[in-house]
Amino acid sequence: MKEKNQKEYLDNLRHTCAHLLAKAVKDLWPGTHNAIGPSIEDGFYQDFDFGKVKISEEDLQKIEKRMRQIVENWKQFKFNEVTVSEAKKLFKDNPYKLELIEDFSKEGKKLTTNNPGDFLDLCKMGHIENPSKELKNFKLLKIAGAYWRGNEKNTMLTRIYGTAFSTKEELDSYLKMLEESKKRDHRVLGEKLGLIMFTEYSPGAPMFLPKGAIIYNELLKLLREEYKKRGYQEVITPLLYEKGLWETSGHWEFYKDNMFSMESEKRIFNLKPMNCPSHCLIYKHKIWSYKELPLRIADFAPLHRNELSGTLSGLTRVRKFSQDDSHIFVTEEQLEKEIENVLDFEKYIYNDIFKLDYYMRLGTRPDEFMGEVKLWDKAEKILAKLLKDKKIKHVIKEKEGAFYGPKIDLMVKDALNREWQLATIQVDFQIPLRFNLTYEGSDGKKHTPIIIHRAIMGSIERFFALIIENYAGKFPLWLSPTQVAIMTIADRHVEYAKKLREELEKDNIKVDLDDRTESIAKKVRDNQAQYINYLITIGDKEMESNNLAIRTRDNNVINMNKEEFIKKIVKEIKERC
RNA sequence: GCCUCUGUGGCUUAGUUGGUAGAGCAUCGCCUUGGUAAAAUAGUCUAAAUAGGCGGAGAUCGCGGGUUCAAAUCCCGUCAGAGGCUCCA
Repeated sequence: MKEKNQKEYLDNLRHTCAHLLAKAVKDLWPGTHNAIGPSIEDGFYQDFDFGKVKISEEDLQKIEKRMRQIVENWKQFKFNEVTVSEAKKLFKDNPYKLELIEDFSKEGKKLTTNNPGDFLDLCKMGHIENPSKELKNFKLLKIAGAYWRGNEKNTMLTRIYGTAFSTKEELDSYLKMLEESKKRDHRVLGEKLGLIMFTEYSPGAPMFLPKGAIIYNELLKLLREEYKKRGYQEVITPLLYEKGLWETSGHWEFYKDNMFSMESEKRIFNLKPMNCPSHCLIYKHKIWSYKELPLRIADFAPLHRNELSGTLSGLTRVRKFSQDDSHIFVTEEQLEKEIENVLDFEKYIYNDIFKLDYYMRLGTRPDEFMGEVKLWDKAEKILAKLLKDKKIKHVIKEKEGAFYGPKIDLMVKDALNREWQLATIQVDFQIPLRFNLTYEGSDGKKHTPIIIHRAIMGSIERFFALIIENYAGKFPLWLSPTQVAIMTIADRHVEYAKKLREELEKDNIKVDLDDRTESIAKKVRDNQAQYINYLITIGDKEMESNNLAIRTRDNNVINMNKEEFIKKIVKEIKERC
């Protein structure tokens, strides 16, 4: 309960701060209109229409200074209920407030104003009692554009983000945390560790450098091992398909703008944005009996989606990526068991292997949907029941399912606290009909299978980004692109070091040899900056004995028999710890 | 796509009212070395040095136009990136 009060207080504090921001901006740039200014997780924002004035991040300091002056005289907010015509008169200059007044009155909501002394605003309750005393620890953070009411057809407003805390210590530690998070950003670490790069000639298409490719392939290896255990069959499919396929699948109608397109011999081809049509073609290739289902087809084919340029971001939002995609063809009776299998698979990857924090989102039937309501209800019930039985942290997003069926998405936060969808399970009643897929039941009649679209990591690229950030670049041994670095003390040790490298490589251990003519101190520093798991120093002592001086990532220097060490790390790699 | 901002050797960056683009790291050569990184506070010892010394190479200042005697700097266009919005794995 106390926690809840604390949160409510912070919300009020931040919301009050948004009012303060609005007043300061209107003072500095008269004629500016303020739109809405809510508190959000970790802070608040306030939207403005600056008219022709352009402001930049440099102006934030000026605004902050003004805010500190104003707040000195702010007292408890005076709350007033007003009629529609009174409200319209009060805010006659502000088109955004007028629109809100119009809408609120239509919805039958009461109209209220609030005023801490010198700034009247259309607002309901939710402010702190003594702004001049309590509202001290705030900071403006960034400027962004935002459409009025979130609709891209509306005016683009200027949004100023900020945050506020009840104590200076909390504010400082939050700002420090932001700084630290930036260092964990996969785009920063990806560059520092030599994992990935981008080129302006192919925006949104990451290149995995040798070390990045090692990790990428380890992820695929893990998945393939699991596929074998869990009855998946991998296929390899084309990237380019003629327009006719997209007309059948419905993509031509609904997804055309997102597909890269090209012409050859007067036929139009598109790079596939999804694998489902490919897999439907594979399914249609023969006649199926109910005894052969579920059929689990897996595919790592690269996908291309022509996303809007402004949405691209590192590895988390790209134009070219691969999913650990699978389409599972099931009978209605098999649906529940199969979804349970997929949830268990997700648990294995997210909880047991990678230990990521996540929650799930169940999206239910939207207003515009295809298929029978009865089947929808049944599928939704199954999904909800499984989430509940398995005690999986989840929220229900009403009407946010796909038009072809309900879905469960798995959400993870990145270093900058942004949420990303990784795994997804989507039940599909629609595509099987469009492709006229069937199987023969025990009754000798044709039935339509249900397709489960599912991806465990989601896109490998995005998953990669999130584990870089989650491990802060310090990959566990099995995933590490360099597991051991051998450092020589003097040139006379190089020969021995090379032999040791060969020995380790025989056991598939990933080794770097650092035989530069630099001091050992410098080599330690350089190799540690690459977060290598084990650093081995080779000098006279090692050449004379059969022991190794090993520095671990937590800065312990230990001495160990060579064979013993090899045995130990081979075991660690195999067990993925 | 829209709004705001950014773009200078491989990386991090300095560049004032327009007047010959500087540095650190990395890299290359030579010399000298070598036993466990750095930062912060206090202190001790040692040393050539605790990220050794000297020297070298490396930049069409994102790209294309324009203004000007003269453009990294001003103007226009364009591309890419960042933070958001919309959209989405």
